[in-house]
Amino acid sequence: MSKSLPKRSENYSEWYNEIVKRADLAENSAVRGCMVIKPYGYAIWEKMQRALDDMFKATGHVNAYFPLFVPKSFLEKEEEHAEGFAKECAVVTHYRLKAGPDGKGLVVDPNAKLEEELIIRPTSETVIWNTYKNWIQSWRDLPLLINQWCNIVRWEMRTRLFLRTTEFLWQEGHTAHATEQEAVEETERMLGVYATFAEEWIALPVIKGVKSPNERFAGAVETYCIEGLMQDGKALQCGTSHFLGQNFSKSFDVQFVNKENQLEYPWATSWGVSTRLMGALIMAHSDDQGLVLPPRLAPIQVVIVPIYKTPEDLAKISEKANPIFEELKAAGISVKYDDDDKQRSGWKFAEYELRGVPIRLGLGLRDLENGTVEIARRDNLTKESRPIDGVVEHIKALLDEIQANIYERALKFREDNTFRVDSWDEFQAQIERGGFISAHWDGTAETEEKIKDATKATIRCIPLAGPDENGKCVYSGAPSSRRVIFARAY
RNA sequence: CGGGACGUAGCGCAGUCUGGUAGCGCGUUCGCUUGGGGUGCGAGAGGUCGCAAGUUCAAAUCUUGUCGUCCCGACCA
Repeated sequence: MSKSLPKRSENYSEWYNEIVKRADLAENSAVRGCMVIKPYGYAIWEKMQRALDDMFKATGHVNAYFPLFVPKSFLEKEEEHAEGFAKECAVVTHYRLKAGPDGKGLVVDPNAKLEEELIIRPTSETVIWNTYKNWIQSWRDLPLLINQWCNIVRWEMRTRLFLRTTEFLWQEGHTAHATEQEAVEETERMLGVYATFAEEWIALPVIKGVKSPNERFAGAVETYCIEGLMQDGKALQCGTSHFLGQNFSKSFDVQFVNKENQLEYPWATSWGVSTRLMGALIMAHSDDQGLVLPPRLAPIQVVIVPIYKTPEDLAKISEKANPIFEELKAAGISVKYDDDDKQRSGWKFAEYELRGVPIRLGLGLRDLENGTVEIARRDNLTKESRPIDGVVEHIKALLDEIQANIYERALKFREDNTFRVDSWDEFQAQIERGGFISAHWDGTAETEEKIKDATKATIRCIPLAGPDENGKCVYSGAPSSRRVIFARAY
């Protein structure tokens, strides 16, 4: 394994893959398109899960779990939904194997064919709404606010660690409401939760918006999304929140009696974020030295590395390091004291940088004499010596500063790479250089399709915040009242 | 399913055109050395060259077949 990473600016894909691999986040498994998330990567995912779960609970949701298998007949019930997912489903057709004809290996037992095929869930609207039929009778049962954490399978042609794998981990919220307005509010509320999570935890600024009809979730009336800009100028959809109208309640014949004693179909939402957020995290902040983690998601926030020659020196350093370690721990900071003798300190410096640890404390004999400690920041790679006294308070503040700093840096990057474009020539030139393009669109699927064919750019979203502004479609010249965000996307 | 590559040590690769002793880097093992940014030196272990058949005195190398993997496109959180 070579010692230096590929340069981010030279080969972004290779750089990304190397970081995933070298920072020990994940690897490809023997199973096609599937990923092994390694302990360090999973620790980050767990932190994301916990933060999100707290936010879901705070907005009144509870967790539950529904089956992995979806009977084919369920999937068929909502027509658009069925059509949208049909092409990427893994299907279970048998329930038994038997010894091969030559006595070796195993073959599928043809006598064990299932009467009805089972689909491995690509998403759970259908199983869940089939269940909700039994749970919803009266207006008193609403709203129903449920989330599940699970794995799902979508048989994609082309996979990429964290960004697109055949099996992935996610959460999916599925809610039912008595009124349309309440459901729309829920859809927007959860989009807001995602945006807050992206910005305050991942330190990634995102644009909130709605999808064009072309990009809408199969079976949704409206799809809201958050879109982030990665360092190579490509967009990444980081989360979606769907207003499902009454499509699923009607398809699954779920009705409730309202306060006026009349039967009504409830209004639905669903929303999800996945391990793709790990990809967003990596691509948003990391550099040629490796991963850069926002402190709030770092499994190790501070690492203490002793610098010494002899075991006696190490003992002396440990005497100073241990109280700092304990004090940091007591302050609720995740800290590691790496006195492992198997690696040299220089090696450790590089290793913890590769793994994105936000703060490194170096402690050597020189520091013991001076009563100081060396503090190295991962976000800007600066180092300074400080007195040991008061270092814990300083680190607490510094963690917040780093969190804020990488957000600001990502925000500046996005602002520097968002372009208002008003002509087709300019559009074609700019798309090659990457970034978000804010341009007028005539609102037709036809134009959207032509732009995609010509430039590979898609409409990432119609920003919620975007002001009304009269203009002409950048492609067709037809009138438009709103700018939308175009980009090439992952 | 269309287009293009590749299967040689744990990992990454050279060698194949022009057949002739199985190589390199990283990792790993041992010893010394070094220690405020991936130390340096030395020694060692590790491969029926994807599989099968053929040509040949001789095949990693040529021929045919076969299996597998990856990349680009369509699909997509």
